[in-house]
Amino acid sequence: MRYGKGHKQATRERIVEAAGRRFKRDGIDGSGLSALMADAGLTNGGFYKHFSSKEDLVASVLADQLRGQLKSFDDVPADRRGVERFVRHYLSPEHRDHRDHGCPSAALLDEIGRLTETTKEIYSDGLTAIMDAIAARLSPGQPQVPRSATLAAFAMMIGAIQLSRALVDRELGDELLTRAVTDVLTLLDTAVEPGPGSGA
Amino acid sequence: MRYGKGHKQATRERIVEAAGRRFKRDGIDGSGLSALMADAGLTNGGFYKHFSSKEDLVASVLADQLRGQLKSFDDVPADRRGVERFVRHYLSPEHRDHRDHGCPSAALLDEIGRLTETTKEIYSDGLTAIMDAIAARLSPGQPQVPRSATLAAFAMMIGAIQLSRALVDRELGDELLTRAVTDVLTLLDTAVEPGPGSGA
DNA sequence: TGTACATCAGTGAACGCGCGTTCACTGATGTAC
DNA sequence: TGTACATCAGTGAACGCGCGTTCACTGATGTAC
Repeated sequence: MRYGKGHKQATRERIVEAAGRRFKRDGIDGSGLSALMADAGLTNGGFYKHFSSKEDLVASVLADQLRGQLKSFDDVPADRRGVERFVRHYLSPEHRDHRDHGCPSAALLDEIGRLTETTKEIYSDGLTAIMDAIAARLSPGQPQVPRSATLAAFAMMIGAIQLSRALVDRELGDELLTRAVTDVLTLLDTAVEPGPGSGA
Repeated sequence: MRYGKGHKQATRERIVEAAGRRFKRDGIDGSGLSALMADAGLTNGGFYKHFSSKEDLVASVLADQLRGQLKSFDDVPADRRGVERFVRHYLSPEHRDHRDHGCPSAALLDEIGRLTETTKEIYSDGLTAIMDAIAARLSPGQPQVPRSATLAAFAMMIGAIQLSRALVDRELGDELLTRAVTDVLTLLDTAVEPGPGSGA
């Protein structure tokens, strides 16, 4: 072979990472394969040595992005404080302003909803793993916080980042992010220990 | 003139409505002008008699869609009950399953964040009007519910619909929608009348 | 140890296609006289 | 009232371009002997 044995795998990873950045910046439909191969320092023709189609790449990128997001919990305490750090970091102006290094769900979610069932399955699996990681950190014992509760909280986080990117009034966008931090943390805490208003 | 005087305006509205449906179904980048003119019963060449560019159409579509969403409050009581009806209708499986007749924000929000500042301004204005309509119905007197509060609630609604469209497990998607109804209504009620835990 | 060959990751031109946009043209109507 | 003309919404072919994909080729390396 022309290159050492780890070479092809390393190139593939380089393509997947470059594609992740470009997809999140310009959208999936908005990103051409030639441009994204150039980002990875390659020419367009080599693409099909690594992927069977663009949709195949999209699936690999989503899996990789969600794996990365899951791993970000390793840098943070494995308890409620870690979740709060994650939420505050997620709902920050820095995250809003750097979509190419940000959350794939915030950047791409409505496009993901239009992908094939097979690709959506890969997204679902990756997202579920993250929801479970959050739930485990919120309530170390049983009963586990239900997935619908962490999903609803994450829905607000995604929507808040997307809205803050679409609003031209940056001050209003900042206020929304601040408000969302409070609301998300309230909802997550309530989900762990239902308040007196609930039927618990 | 070849046609009566209201004709051109009527055709334009037909294009805007057809484009609204198609954008929400296939995305903005994913919708070709020829296809969307055919949806309106026209051929591609006539497009530039009505719009100066695709981006011009996008701006008109967003304004039209948000105007329509604002008008939907006319069909509903002008108080908290009306807001609750709106929330429950929004977070329904029917809305999730019919993106082409649904909320433009849920269908297009991450793409909107990538549009030009001019177009985002039109989106911002339309969205703000809807937020104000919700706030006015929640608290008929002063003090007004802050925009950040209605935006945060709407963020959850948007995120929940987008997530439920991306998840392959429909049961989990339904649970998320149900959970989101409760959470959104709780947050909105809390925003009107801050509970004893708040500094009010 | 030295030479001949097979491998295959990556190149870059080319494929057909649909994109956004332009343009010469059509033809039913309103207007002028 | 009847005829000649101007208007302009809509047609449909064409523009250059970039898309996703294919393919013949390159050339440095590992392997066979």
